[in-house]
Amino acid sequence: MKLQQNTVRLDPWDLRILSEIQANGRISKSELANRVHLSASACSERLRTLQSAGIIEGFYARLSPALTGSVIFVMVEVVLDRHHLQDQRHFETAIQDVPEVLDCWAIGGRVDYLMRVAAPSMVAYQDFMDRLLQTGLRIDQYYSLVVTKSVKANSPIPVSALAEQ
Amino acid sequence: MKLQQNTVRLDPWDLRILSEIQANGRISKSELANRVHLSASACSERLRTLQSAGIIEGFYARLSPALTGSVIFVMVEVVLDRHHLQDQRHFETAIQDVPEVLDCWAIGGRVDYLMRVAAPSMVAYQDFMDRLLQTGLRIDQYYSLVVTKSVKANSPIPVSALAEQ
DNA sequence: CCTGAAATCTATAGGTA
DNA sequence: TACCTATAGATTTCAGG
Repeated sequence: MKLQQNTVRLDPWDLRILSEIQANGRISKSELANRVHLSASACSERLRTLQSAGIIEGFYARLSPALTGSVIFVMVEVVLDRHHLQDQRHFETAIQDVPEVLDCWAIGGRVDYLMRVAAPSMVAYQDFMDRLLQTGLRIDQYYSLVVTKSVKANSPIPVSALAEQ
Repeated sequence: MKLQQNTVRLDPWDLRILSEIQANGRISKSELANRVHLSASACSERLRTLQSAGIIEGFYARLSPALTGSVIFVMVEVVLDRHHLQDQRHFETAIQDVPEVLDCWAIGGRVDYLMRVAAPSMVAYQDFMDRLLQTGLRIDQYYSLVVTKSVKANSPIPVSALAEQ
């Protein structure tokens, strides 16, 4: 892996590491080294570099969507009332500190943002949105799409898509 | 943690473990034990139980959405042409083996499914959808919402939502 | 990039409440 | 049953090539 003026060049070894660790985040470094055919130390070093370069943002456990059945997910489409840059920045910054918002994507077109929200119940969800509307985020409209089933969750990004053209 | 006829009761220790590991999937077990105030062996045992009970589905690395800039994400709303149970099952099963589809949620209302799709380019994306339409999945309509920015990604589910009522 | 040894972590066995 | 401590074995880190 080479770092050159903020641009990262990922070589085939890096891609193999990413691909592996993306699907199997807690294997030991020695096992990872075996799978990508590197020594433990070299592999460990690359892993550290990939992390500090921000290519690997972090590691997490995925919990069962069912869990104890006590969590519901709602996809929320959000339209802001103005599209000023500072309003977007404000919204995007504020949303970071709202734990109920698990994901948020900016989207061109019909709506401005799509968010995935977790709540203990429908009542709690509605409560949450009511509160969110009063926080000066300039939300004009929102549409709630209740998730009835998590069909597929956070599958790894295919390595082919990671490779440089 | 008690397992009783397929129902899992999570005690405060389990919740602390889940909360920690959800945000920090690769800390050592001894460090995890410190943080939740358990001995390494007890903590390790609980972790194993949480995994084999399916509460923890797995561990993953989260990669930077920017990466090398060579991946685009598209949210795709899908409407099936019939709502027969077997068509839904077919769609949901088939989608599991399509690597481009990273997430898929079933949604009540305007559309049937919402999927997050990764592709190396817009051309590749359109290609992918054209192929998907020809696979007999009975897709009637689809709407593409191109993600212009990943504002927040896979934030941990708040522990309060995990706790039993 | 590799090897090899010191430091750290994990799994297991045995003991207590 | 669920926790603890102790320890042997595995893993990780780091110095040197």
